[in-house]
Amino acid sequence: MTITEVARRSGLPAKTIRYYESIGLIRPLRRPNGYRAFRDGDIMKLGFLARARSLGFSVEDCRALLALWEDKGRASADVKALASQHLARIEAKIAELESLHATLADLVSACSGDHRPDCPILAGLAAPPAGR
Amino acid sequence: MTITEVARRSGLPAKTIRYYESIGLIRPLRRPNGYRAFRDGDIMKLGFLARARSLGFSVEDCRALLALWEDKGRASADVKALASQHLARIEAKIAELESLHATLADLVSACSGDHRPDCPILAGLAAPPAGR
DNA sequence: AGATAACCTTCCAGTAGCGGGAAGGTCAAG
DNA sequence: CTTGACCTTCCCGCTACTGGAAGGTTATCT
Repeated sequence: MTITEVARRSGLPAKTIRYYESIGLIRPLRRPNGYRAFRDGDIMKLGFLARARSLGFSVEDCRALLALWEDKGRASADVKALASQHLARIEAKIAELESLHATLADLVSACSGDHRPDCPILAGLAAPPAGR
Repeated sequence: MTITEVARRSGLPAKTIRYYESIGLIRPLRRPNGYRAFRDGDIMKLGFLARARSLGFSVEDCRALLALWEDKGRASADVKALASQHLARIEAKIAELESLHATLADLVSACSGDHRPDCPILAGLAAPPAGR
């Protein structure tokens, strides 16, 4: 199985697959000519990585998740702990973005958006954040 | 005004202030000994930058906003356009994170999180995203 | 005068997670 | 035997800084 074929199947760019090998997430075999030879197990891992990454896990979290996946003696508590921490980070990020959104939406709605220079958005940025 | 003093007033680390100078956002004067000499205008700009960055604007957006702020002949429409685009990016990001959150929360709540190896989280990552 | 500490300077390297592109080897088809 | 489509490694670039090394300047203390 060549890298292009694996890229098509896993949905990951070939560049990303090479990168994952370079940081030790996968270890595909090599053909005599130096080309990578992927086995089914590699493809499963790459699919796992693609899905974990698409859920926003960091590459290091993915490494840990992959190790747990391979470890038949794992405790599901360890997986849940990783996922819960990530969930908490997502919640914090959403809260942060919603706060930005509220402030910015106020400023935008207050701006007439015409040819004149007066602008509440710039005024808001120019002034120290007043109590509200 | 030394950089440490400006850092204290603007809330930005000295490192960041040097970085902003290096990319041309500010141009503080220099004393004969080579030390930066900040004027009130520099401090205002840095405060502006700190607030714009804290609202999540990219540094390049900040450069454009700063230019508009300095341009007394600006059209507020230009400012509003920048801010609206940023608002849209924030909304898209929130939607993306909420989608991740929903999926991940489902998986986490389905996991018993004990000493046993069975884990719906890993199962969800191992399997292709089923239709739902 | 000398020492010490607290400033200041520049420059280099590293972070996350790749993407772009150069330079070069390999292989199947025509 | 050449073309073209693969494959390889390697290095730079991206964002927005942060840390740290190496070294100059200034004020204070003895």
